[in-house]
Amino acid sequence: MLYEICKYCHLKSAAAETLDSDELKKLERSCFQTQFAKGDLIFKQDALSANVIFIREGLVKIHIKGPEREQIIKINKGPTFLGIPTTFGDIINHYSATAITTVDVCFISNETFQQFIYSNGKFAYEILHDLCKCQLHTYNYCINHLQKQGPGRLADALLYLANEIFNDNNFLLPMTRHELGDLACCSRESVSRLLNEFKKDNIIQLEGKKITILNKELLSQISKRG
Amino acid sequence: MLYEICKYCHLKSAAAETLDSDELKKLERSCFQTQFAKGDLIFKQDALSANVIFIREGLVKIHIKGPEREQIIKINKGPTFLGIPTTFGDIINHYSATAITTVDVCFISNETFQQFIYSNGKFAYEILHDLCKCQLHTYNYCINHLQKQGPGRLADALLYLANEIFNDNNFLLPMTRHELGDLACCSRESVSRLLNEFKKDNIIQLEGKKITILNKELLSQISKRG
DNA sequence: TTTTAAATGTACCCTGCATCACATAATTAT
DNA sequence: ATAATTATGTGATGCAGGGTACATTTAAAA
Repeated sequence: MLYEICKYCHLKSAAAETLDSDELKKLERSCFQTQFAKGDLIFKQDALSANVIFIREGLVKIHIKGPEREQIIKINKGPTFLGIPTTFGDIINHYSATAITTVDVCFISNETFQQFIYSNGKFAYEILHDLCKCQLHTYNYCINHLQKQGPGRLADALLYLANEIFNDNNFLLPMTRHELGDLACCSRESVSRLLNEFKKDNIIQLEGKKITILNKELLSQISKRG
Repeated sequence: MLYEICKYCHLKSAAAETLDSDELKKLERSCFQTQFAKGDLIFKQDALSANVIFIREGLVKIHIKGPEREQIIKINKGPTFLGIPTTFGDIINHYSATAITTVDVCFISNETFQQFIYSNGKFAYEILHDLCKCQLHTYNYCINHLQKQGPGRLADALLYLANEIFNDNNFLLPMTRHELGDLACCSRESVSRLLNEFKKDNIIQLEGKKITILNKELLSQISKRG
């Protein structure tokens, strides 16, 4: 690995920005960069949790196998950490992570990560802050999915993709209708029906996996009303 | 406030156990102990988030007002911290906390808490560990509620109360049927119907708010099957 | 290209459970 | 004690949306 590659990496997390030169050198020595192709499993639910992973670039879905079906809990977009809760919360992974685009990641040894928590308060605070925000996001996801019905949940999912993942009202859906159902918590058939209703009502433009949100105002209303 | 009251407090969190004498003195100076009665609102969703709170003793429900109804996300049982995600994740509270028994708490100033994170790696790690476990618990709650139907969700709620809150198969329900519905995510009427079905099948003994789990095995099966 | 497999769209049926409506019991206030 | 409020039980009704079934399109493999 190249010398001081971490130091000059432009995809550092807010936490890694707090590290000094010595710490960055240490990071380099216990960090391994690699890539995953679309569809590759990054880590698996029920397996022993291993490393902290930093997503440099790409999209990763976090999904859990429930009693009935697969559930997509969130989509992580690089640059961000991946799997901290499952790495430090238990020995066993409580969820899986799968690449939904080509993904560029760094594996970081737990020991090094933990040492930074111990020795660098700013680093710890950044990680803690991320975890808190993630927790709030999960509560929000939870409430939205539990209390809204089909149209509201799908509207949520579309707005989530447009606003937080692609930052564009026009995007190429990086998943199948089935997976969108896993995200919006409804069946593949309902996704089809609802998407076509949204299309008929000129809320979205739909062409296979190409989606354009035409009437965000109305979509937000559908999301709010449930 | 009494001198060195924190130092000799027997209800310290794992995190507070890592504090040295000086830090404990500092904690004392920025810590205020008080009580809440059953039903008292401790902090409110949409209000500015204020302090870190440590529950010394008692039960607190964490609840969110969703688009349709109130949702009880979890029950916090002292000794434990309360509201760290909402205090550090955003300026505004994303959920409310209400005492469901008499509750004895310590308010801790954010600044002091944050200083401990910065200066004491072990403290930071303990908090981080708690947050991770809390996150995993939430994912679990989420999946269970999204994919199971009525009987499974109610079975979950009863097992949760027995195993994690009261550590006893026999307990006095600290809430109304309506609130149990908010926890199990079903209507008041469904809670009534389901509880009485469980009673008829000799899975539980039911007498007003007094509940005894008679057949935990079967209840677990109902929970697993959904 | 041809073959196979996976993804998608639509129609229909069926069921879980929310909601309504009302009776009764238990609390709380006066 | 009496009234008023809130909590609880139970039947009847309606409907959202999951599941099934099948047609069709698209993508992957041979």
